[in-house]
Amino acid sequence: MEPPTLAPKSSKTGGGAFFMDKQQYLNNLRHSCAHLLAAAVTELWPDTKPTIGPAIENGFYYDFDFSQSLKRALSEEDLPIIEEKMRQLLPSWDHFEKREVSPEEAKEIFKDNPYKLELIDEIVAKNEPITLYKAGNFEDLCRGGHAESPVTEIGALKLLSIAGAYWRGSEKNKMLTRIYGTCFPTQQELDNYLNQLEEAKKKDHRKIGQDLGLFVFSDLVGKGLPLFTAKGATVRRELERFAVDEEIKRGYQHVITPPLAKVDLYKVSGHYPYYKGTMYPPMKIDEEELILRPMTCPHHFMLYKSQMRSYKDLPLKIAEVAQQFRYEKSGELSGLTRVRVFALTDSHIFCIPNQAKQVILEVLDLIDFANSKLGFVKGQDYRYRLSLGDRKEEKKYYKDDAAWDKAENILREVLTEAKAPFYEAPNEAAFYGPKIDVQIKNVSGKEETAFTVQYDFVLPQRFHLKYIDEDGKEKQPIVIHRSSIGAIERTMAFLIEKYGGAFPVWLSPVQVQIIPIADRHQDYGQKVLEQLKSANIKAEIDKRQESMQAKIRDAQNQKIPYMIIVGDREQNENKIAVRTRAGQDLGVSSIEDFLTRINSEIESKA
RNA sequence: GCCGGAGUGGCUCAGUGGUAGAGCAGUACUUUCGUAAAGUACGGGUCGUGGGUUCGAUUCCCACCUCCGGCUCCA
Repeated sequence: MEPPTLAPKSSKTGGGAFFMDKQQYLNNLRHSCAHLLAAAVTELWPDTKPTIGPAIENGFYYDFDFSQSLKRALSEEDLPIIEEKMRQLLPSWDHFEKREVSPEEAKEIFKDNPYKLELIDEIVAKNEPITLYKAGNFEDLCRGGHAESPVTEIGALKLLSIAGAYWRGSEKNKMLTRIYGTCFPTQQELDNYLNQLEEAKKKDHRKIGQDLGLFVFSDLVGKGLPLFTAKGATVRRELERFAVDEEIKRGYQHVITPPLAKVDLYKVSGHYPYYKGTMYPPMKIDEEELILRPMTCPHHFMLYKSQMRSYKDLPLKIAEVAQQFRYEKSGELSGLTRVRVFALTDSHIFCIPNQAKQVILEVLDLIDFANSKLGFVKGQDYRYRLSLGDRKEEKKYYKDDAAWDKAENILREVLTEAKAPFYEAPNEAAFYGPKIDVQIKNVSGKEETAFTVQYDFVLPQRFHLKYIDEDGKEKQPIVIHRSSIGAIERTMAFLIEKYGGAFPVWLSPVQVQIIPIADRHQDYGQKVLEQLKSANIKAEIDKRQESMQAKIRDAQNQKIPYMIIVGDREQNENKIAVRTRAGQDLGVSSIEDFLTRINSEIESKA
């Protein structure tokens, strides 16, 4: 897909020719299209209240209140009708006309639209001018940013879907009807984009997970609770082994703590009030109240406290592949990306405050190393987000402005020093401190937090964590919460989509499929199988009464990296014929040579 | 949780107010094959669950469950 290399020159600004960047050009085009959508909708159903309609990454949306105009819900079947209306109106949209009005005029114009009135009040409060833009017969409250000439520039448009969305994004507000759409300068570009969406669907981890038999869900077990098959569990186990082995190499102490605990533990930690909504309710047993743990921090703190710690012991890195339980709202669940039980490669690093920077640098190095082994490319597949607190949100964040400033600066410095590309996100921190999030893009370009590094100056206080310093006095450590490869389930989802199910050999649940050509080759195939298995290769043999071609096809569809074909020739020479899932015929070799090849591939995690 | 859409054999899907069909997969037999689908036959579904309307419901109505697209939230 090739967007226009240069945006058209402005001909009406009078300021001479200027060039916009491509994205800005598309944004203007799409924002214009959002106006067009609102025009079409209000023409079809006059009492509809338009609210806001911005351009977004790959298109635009507009939120409407249909409660006064449509006596039914808007449905997908209405989209072609609206689209048709948009196309009818477009020819009369040769330019946008801007005018500035007084608050009184604006309120008069939009007197029937409470949403616009609310926006007007906000603009007035900010002391900004109130501008209206008109194209065709439709005038809307808008701060600008349109195509010069919609009719000549919008070459192709499409409405994509309908969704609910809360007014101003707050679930306390009324739910509006959102219509998503996109537009491009040419039909070709629109078609390419739609194709891209189709391709992304094929790589969806939920589809591939089913096709390759990696995991399933069961209504009876419950939603958000994936069941991993032997194959899926194999992928998972390899990921866990990788994380644990690497962490142990880097000086982490791997521990095991129970997945449930007394509610009191979370009351002491202070998690309870913040996370109550996402915790499973307490189980009463005898005189105790237990909950399934939504996080591991306090368990690790108890291990820390189980003995006296010296400054010489710090930094102390306690790690665990820890199963955690969170009662996510049902509508938020999605495949392996959002589940209700997950295993986090979790760790808590107890350190002296002045060690924090070094500790975090080392954590970032671990994350970069792990990502490179998993195949995630920095800047392409993932980027860093510095998630900050908001001093004004006193309910959301622990109150200690000076500590927040200090912590945020440390994280910012570390990211700068590590030359890690990052952006800052206000109001995304944990309640106990700011954090660095590793944001990974999934196959449809949607970003999710994959791993995090959090700076915590609150919980050590709550738990009275101590160490004995050089001077013999008790002091308080700080804690760095971090995850190396995140929640195994979510990371698996990213990997499935990244590789489209064709995992690198080390992660493949079946690395080699042995294909005997005829029944008489099965014994020899079995011998080869046993040899591979005893060398720890994950191999299977296809003994079905199918043609070799059919077996190859099935192995190929299962994305098995290597197929070993054995027939008369191989049997007589005690060799194997190797084929890759890329369709490459590697010819005949000895089993030993093949083992050397595959083992080095597994070893290097290539 | 909220708004909208959907749920038919293991999978992909067709279909109807008169108790269901195809392809793939499975099983059996025939075939024994040289790098992406051999042939024949057979078995398999209380049409998501529970109510209701009806002489009769998979089909119409209601509730619930699950999934999908969003919103909110998040590892």
